[in-house]
Amino acid sequence: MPEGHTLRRLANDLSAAFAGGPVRVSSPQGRFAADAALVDGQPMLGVVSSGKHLYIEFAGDRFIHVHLGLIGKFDVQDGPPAAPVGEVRLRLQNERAYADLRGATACELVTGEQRTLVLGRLGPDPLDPEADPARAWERIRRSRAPIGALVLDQAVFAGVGNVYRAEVLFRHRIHPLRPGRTLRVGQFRAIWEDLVELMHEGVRTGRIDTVRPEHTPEAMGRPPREDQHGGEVYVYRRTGQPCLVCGTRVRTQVLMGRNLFWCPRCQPTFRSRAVG
DNA sequence: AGCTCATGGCGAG
DNA sequence: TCGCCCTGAGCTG
Repeated sequence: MPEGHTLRRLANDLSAAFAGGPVRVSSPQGRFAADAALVDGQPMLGVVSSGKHLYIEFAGDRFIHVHLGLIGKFDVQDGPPAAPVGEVRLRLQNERAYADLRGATACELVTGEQRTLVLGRLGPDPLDPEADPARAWERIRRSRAPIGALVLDQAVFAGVGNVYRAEVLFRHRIHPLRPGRTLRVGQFRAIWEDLVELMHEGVRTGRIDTVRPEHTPEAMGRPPREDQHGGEVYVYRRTGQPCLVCGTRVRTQVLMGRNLFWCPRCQPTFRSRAVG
């Protein structure tokens, strides 16, 4: 779940439910209890996401910094709170709604200065209208690292996760192991613009759909798929299954501890393209 | 009951 | 590059 679009939706939902009024802040599980007490009952000023980070602002230069990591969840629900289920590290509640945080990598009370420090390490976020993609290009054009590693690097693109990485490289027919410096600027621009569009759609729909209408199983005259993980995707977690475009088996490889997925035919290597 | 895996990131070596 | 942290779901026995 948690790539940049998820955090942006969360910021919107939390803001709609709680911002502008006093909020009860607690830690049923206990780990955040001491910090929760410091903002409990205070007015929430706003909620902002940047990349995969979420900041809930209270008066007095206090921010709750949340990072969901791989497995974190933050559920926002209407109505009176139910008894906490499982390890609820943070609960927000007012008279209309409540929100439970579980499994997050980070849940901490920080100052605006600490927040600025974290945000300063992030690359441009495709969901940020003010973002400057040239910063990402400067990194990519001079790097020998695989483009697959660069796209996932939060200092290059903030908010892109493993699903968007696999899918955007497929959509632009770029092999994930190609060195960043072998990309042309036109390819980079196309990737950036595509991420902007895909991630905004993710914010609207709450899922990651990347398959173009002409490539849906129906349009291609194939049987409907049953191997989905929430959204319609080309290669993410489709190892060994036929590519939606050419039918070649999707490949996978672990790179820096994360699974890469690509179609060897639609995404030829730089070398084979240069030779062939 | 115990294992494995997951859309992430950190620090040690 | 590895191991570890966070939690829960979906297996296997």
